[in-house]
Amino acid sequence: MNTPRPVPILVQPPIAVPEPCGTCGMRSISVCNAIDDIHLIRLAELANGVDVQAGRVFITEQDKATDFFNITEGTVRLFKLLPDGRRQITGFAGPGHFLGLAVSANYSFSAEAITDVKLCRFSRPRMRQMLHDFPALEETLLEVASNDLVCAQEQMLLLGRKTARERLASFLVARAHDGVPSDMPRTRLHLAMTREDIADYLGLTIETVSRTFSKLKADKLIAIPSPPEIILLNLNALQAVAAAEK
Amino acid sequence: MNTPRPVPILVQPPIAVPEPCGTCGMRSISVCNAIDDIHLIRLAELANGVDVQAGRVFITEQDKATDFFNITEGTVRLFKLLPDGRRQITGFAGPGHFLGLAVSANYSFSAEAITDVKLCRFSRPRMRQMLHDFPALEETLLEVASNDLVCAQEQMLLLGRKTARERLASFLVARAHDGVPSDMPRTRLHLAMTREDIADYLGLTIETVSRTFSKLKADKLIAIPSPPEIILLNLNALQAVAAAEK
DNA sequence: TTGTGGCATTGAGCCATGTCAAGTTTGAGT
DNA sequence: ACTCAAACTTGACATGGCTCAATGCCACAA
Repeated sequence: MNTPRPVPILVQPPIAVPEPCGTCGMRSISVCNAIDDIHLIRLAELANGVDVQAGRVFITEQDKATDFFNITEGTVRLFKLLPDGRRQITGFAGPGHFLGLAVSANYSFSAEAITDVKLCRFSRPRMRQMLHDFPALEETLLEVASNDLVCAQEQMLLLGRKTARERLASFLVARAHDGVPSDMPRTRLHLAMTREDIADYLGLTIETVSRTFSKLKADKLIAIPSPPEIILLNLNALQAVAAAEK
Repeated sequence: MNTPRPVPILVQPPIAVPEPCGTCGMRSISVCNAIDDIHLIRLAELANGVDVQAGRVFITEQDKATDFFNITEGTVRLFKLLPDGRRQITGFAGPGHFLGLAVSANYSFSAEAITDVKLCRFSRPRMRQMLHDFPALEETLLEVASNDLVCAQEQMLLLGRKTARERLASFLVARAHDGVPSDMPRTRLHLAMTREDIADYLGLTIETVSRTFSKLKADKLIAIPSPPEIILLNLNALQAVAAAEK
């Protein structure tokens, strides 16, 4: 099932910050950054490193919400299903993303690894205690939740009111800015997700996604050397389309 | 880094809880409930009762986010606009709703009173201080944000994947459960919002909303004595349609 | 080299929803 | 009671995106 990382040692406390949190390269961009070095050992006790194979569902909607997750490597799709199989992807999550906020006792969405994924798992009850003891952590989580909420509202605008072309442009622009400084957007994308994922994220069908990519290509806004590679030839124009300007 | 818990007061606590928060009928269902009676005076100092006329926009997207709001009376629409006027309503907010969570320094949505509205306004910087001093308040806010997030994800599923009929059914079922104990859903609705609001909330046009209402009426799932009055004749069937069962 | 299976692309036709255009109902004001 | 404007409903038609189906493009295994 899961593969625990090295567990805190039994003898002398380590000189530096304890494993695994102390050396976690993702700490600087994750919620864990809210915790001081001196208290990091408490976090490390809670943290449970897990590897998830590509294609594995590790959060299932309606299941008891037992854990929080923090992604350290790979990409994940978050989604909801209708009984007949229609799927809405509510977001993609990469390194640094925090998952598992839920009001009720059960998860309200599913999560599936797109690539092989490494993540940190925290038991919810123990995490709650941490939140209680470290208001700064709670504050960070509130920021994360607020941020997710803003993204969700933006996505509602996209799903409710934008055309297929505008949706694709919005998607590409968002990917260009994802995880890089905002003044240095990417111009070459390696999409981890398939056309079907994109379709289910944008409320379209595979065919419409494919056709719309072809149109953007014909309009010289993008180039597709070979999927999943996409080059943004004119980011400004794409941004204009995404924002529905003109 | 981390914050001491609430500081004891300097003088004798007042006999009763101070105005206006002490007598606020909405306190029991709002975030303010996270604050003890004895500290409520600090909240009252921050709170600023405001009346907003129907039709008034009191939060404008992109404006500097100076305040938080807590609605005590009336109904509000929250929305985002595209440059050409296309509108997506991201939610309706009634008594007890908390508004203004934002990541950036600016609001990411607009808010407009549908009916005459009474609300409590809190300055953001001073509210931040309160959050710092009262972790319980921060916790409550995190719950609010998580809850909003769950709703937003549900709405993405609706906007991305549901048919017009399923959207309307979902909307009606949600209104039936809004603000009442979950085992006692309403069966008679007084909708505060117009067909246009409903359309902009569900990602449809007025005409489709109207036609779909008519079909639901023909199918004996609802009755419309006269808008904005709607009677839910068969809530179970509506729920089945909303969930896309069968 | 030749399958084989998973994606992705493209075409043809259709349909749910949008658009445009009348009408109808409602309610507030006089 | 009448008027007017705003909200709602309904019909006829248009269309963007969906469905169904064929084809193309790899990577990989035998």
